[in-house]
Amino acid sequence: MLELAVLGLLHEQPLHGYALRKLLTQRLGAFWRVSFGSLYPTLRKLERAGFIERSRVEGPGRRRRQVYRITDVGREQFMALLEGDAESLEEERFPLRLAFFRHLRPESRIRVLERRRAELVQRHAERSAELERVAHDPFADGYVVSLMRHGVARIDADLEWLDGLIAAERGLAGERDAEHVDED
Amino acid sequence: MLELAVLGLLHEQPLHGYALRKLLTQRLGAFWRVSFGSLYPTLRKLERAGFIERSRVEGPGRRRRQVYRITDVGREQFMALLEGDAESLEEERFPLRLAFFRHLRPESRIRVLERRRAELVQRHAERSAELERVAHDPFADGYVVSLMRHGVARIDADLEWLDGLIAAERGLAGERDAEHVDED
DNA sequence: TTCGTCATGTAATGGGTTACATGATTAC
DNA sequence: GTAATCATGTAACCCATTACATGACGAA
Repeated sequence: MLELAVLGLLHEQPLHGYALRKLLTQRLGAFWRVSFGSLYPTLRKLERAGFIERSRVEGPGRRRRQVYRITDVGREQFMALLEGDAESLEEERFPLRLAFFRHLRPESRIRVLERRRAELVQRHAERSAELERVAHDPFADGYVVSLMRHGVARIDADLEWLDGLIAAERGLAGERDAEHVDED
Repeated sequence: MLELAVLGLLHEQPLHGYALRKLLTQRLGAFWRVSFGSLYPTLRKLERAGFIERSRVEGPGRRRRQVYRITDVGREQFMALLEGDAESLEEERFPLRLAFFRHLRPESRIRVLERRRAELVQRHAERSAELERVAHDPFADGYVVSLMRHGVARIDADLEWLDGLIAAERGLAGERDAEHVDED
């Protein structure tokens, strides 16, 4: 989780911890927030693992800032995490993946999107079936029904959004194919 | 989290672990799922704390089922957790609260809903400001923008839903007041 | 000079998960 | 008789959080 996020940002530029958290909150704040209590230990861990390097930089004025940059091994690890098949926690990890999607190869992108879509479709079926059952029960609790209905609606919205992403991605793929045809 | 969920279900009827998980998945499956690995230890913990009681029941045919029922102390604890002010993890805890909302006093309900609303409004402001910034940046990553836009849309939908709940709740309160007027 | 933000860190704890083990019961 | 589901449980781990401590810097 944090590992992917940190490697992803450092993949783009060297940063220190505080800035890392700020950027993360900006990009993913609606889905996820990180605390310093987990960020700093994670940076140490990644450094020990050789995925990132530290270089103390005393900026003019500012105090001891620990600036980290990603290593080659780190880049490999990042790509592996980004693609990572059949992972759990997909619910929380998916937005994170998307935030670094541009670093993924186009084929992988579609695969990740389709995998996520299948998950949502399945969950949608389960939840609507359950909702159907409960909604027709005259003794059912109104709050629970409302909660379930909202849950299904959220999955609907997620699916619609996903479909947009997939269509756009296929559009790009189509353009690339067209270019190849031109080259023939 | 789990503690509130378990006490909430046992508040309604005695249950064994396996059934507990099933019910929980039915009601909250779109927002949350529990594993047995956390459920069973939690039951033990609650038993030791005196919030629930175990009564081995060998149903005809079925094997050792550990049926639990809530105690009076447990009911008190449940109400305290359900109301719980200024708590963190509200993001995940809110759907859980709503699932047991009917057990809450009407005044508390409105307070909980309004508290949640204030949170969402604040987050919405933060996220849309950030989106605004990024959306006008020609160098911004399309995936990130899409992600942020979807994040804001989700908060919008949550707010709309919440407002419906609050309106309904005020409607109920209004009816109660009207009744009081009639009684005068 | 005091407040807000920048900046890093640790200790204790929370609240779960996965994987594994075991075994009974039911339906085909 | 065998597969699916019911049913309970443990051990090892994961990934974070909160609370706290420290301290520099810039702006009012």
